[in-house]
Amino acid sequence: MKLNNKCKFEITPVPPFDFELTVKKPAGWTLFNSGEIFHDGTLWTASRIQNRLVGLKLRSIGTVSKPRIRVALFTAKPLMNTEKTDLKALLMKLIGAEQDLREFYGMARKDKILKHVIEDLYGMHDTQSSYLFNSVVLSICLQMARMDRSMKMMGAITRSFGDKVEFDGKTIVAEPSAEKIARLNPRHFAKKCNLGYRAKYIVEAAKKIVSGFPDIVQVMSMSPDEARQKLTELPGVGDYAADIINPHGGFPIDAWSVDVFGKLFFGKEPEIARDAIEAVKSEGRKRWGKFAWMAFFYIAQDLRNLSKHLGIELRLQ
DNA sequence: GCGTCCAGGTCTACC
DNA sequence: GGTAGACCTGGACGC
Repeated sequence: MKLNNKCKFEITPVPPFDFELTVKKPAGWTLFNSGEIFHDGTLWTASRIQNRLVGLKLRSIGTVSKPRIRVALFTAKPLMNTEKTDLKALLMKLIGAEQDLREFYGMARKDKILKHVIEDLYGMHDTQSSYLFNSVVLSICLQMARMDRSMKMMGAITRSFGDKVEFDGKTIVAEPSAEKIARLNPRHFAKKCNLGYRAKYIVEAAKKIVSGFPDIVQVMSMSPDEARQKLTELPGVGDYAADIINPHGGFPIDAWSVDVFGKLFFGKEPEIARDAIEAVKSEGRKRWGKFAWMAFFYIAQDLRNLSKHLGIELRLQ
């Protein structure tokens, strides 16, 4: 699909805002799409925003202390002025431009673990997925598989069922729509993308989303607990997956992160990882309260440096 | 090579 | 309500 209609605007995020750290996270987390391109300070990405396929070109024209981002937004059909205004407002939320880090940093400076990560990653904002279904697919693919296999499954789904978009001289494959996946036969889907039992969860979740499940904007407007509760109504989404999808942020402790946080909190990895998950989650919430997600997010992006700062070996993702 | 084990969880049938 | 056991697949490991 060619996205030939272009509109331009600027965003002024709340400082400090490090553009590169925010749109291209050190641990390899992308902004919206696994196929996005980052080159020479510019990001080209594509996604579904408010059920519309859009191409985006984002470029920093400011600094960490005085941030400004120039945005070019590409669509198949011309946008009305109200649509442009709505998309700009939503994009600001999605890239974390309105997020004020001062309170988190104030708490983190007094914490013996977090003081290191906020220094290493000063100005990194938390971003949100633009399309709920994409987060659901990710959270289900992460279950019961090592990271490399999860990435292979995600890649196969996007390659086989994603939508190719062309804009600004770039071609990017956007994640598949829930509508397309809802029509698939789970057995064929599983075989094509090596998904195993996860295929039926993804297809059933897609059906539920298509039939009127709240979209990402509606989930963002809910309270954190309400959002979490709602998300677990999706097939294949339990406590862990809901913590990953929840735009309010959870504390998604799994068989990998329980080792990392077990070592940070108690000085050693738990003997039986799955049995220690609840204890580690509880300790994280007790220490960091409403900032538990931000703490998780910063630590996950800075494991290599944190290992050096603290003189302990932390398992990388 | 071949067999076995188990992993960034969730669901369901039992009790 | 709580708790085993099943669920796909592929890489690591021992032989």
